[in-house]
Amino acid sequence: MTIRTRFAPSPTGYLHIGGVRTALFNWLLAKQAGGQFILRIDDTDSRRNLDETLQPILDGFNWLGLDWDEGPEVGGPHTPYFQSQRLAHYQAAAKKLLASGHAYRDYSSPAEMATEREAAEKEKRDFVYSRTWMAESDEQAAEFESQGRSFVVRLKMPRDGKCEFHDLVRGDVSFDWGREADHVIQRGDGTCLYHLANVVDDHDFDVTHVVRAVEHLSNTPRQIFILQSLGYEMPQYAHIPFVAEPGSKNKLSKRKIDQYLNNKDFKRLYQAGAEIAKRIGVEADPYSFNPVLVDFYRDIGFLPDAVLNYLVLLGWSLDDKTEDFSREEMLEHFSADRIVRSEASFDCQKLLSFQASYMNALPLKQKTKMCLGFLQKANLVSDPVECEQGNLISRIVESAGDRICMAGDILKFDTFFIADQNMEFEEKPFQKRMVKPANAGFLLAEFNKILNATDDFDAASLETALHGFCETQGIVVGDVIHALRVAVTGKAAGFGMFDTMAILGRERTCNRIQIALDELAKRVEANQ
RNA sequence: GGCCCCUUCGUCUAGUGGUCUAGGACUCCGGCCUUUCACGCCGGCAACACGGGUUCGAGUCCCGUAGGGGUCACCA
Repeated sequence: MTIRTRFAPSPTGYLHIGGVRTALFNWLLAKQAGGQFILRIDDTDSRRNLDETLQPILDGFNWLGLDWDEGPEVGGPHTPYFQSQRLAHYQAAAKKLLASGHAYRDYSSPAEMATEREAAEKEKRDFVYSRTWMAESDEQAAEFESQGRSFVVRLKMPRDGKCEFHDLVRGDVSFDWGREADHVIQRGDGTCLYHLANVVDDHDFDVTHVVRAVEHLSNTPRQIFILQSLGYEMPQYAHIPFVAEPGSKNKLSKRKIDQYLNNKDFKRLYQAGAEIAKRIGVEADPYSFNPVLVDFYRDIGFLPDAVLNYLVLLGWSLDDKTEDFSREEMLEHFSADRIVRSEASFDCQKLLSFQASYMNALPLKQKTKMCLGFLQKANLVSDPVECEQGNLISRIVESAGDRICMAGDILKFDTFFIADQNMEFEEKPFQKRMVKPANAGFLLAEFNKILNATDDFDAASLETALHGFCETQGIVVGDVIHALRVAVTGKAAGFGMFDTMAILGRERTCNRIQIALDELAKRVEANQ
């Protein structure tokens, strides 16, 4: 039997990181067995524009490389894969359930239901409908209708015995039938509800394994009742724990961003992302752009494999030490029986650390290509890029090394792409390294003369030159190199100073030092 | 509140009665390296929720308590 799994997102406009984890487990389970992973769109309740709300989700899956065998864009033998287009199937199922006596027309009014519900609550017992307005025959129905009532279709749930099933993650599970409410499966207007649609679709699509978050565990009995009443075969269930908030066990929710922003690590990641977003023209509103959403990672230059590697370990492990999983390794080793039962909180730091190590392992050429995209979006480099500038970027990326954790970090090295006269000096380092040391100006001016005259302008020659200079002046490298960095880059931190100067070239390096000296003179004058 | 679920370092986890003075990873804290920043290297802190059993022996089994969570729609 081939394994068929599905992920069924509602088109909400964004792809949630917890959802992706569920999708990943589904994908892994199907793909490792040579089965199919299906994307089904749960849009029965959707009133919004589908293009707008679905596309970001599809984009997210595409970016992550979680390909689906059947669903939107690719079609498949069970098309359509949109619930909004499958109403006829659900209605046929509801009709069948009605005919077999597993469902009934209910003529109660919302107010009457509410009264019963409140009574149950007061007596601290489960709410089970009295079935006072249940119509099982056309005569009864006519009678209720003559009273001006209208009906919905409800499930006629068993009132005794137990619903038992095996769950791949939770083991043997059992619920009392008697506690299950008679849920509505079809509205008065003929439209159908989620549980019915879900069961019918899973059956129609030949889904063999239903892998979903635990919050659906308590919905399972009613779905089993539907499927058994319809004569369907029961799928394998696997209810996986949800992804919890950073630092708590609450379910991760996109609505509580304000609260997460109080979390130190979450905030730091968000701010790093927002910094990049701002420069490439991406809206950084925390409600639509934050570490709970997959877009966030794509937009700031994460590697999909790093995200996936982090997510696969959120609630699953292979053994006591293996942490690095390529896609192939995940496919080889993943198994439902090693899924953890307790919820796992989302940890930005760990995700970041996977990103750092994946980025570090990325070949220079690919890393450069990723970075180039960000430089172009920030309008620092033309698109298409000129060949010479391409080489320059490659050198910068190489020298920056692991200082570029996400591709958007390249923007920290924007100094190379800014015209000398437009360069800005960070205030604090300028004070500390240029203004405060009495001899900084003198040393820089002297060293600038040497830079102007030196034969070669590669990193090694520059290093020799500086060491020679320090010896002549009777100082150590540390006495001048900080001022040099501030003068040449405007910043306190960066990669190797000799690489920096070599990449910039003689003309620009000397020019910048002169600009810094002029600036210094201005300040000194102003202070006197 | 009813029902269901969960509970090992701050976080993700290993652990299926003795090999657990509880292992790994991230974070954190020292130190080394160093022109800054980062990396890297070395070292360190840090956990079996609690109480009863069962057993020669319990993180591991049973019961209870506490805490946390999910769910109770004509949402999905």
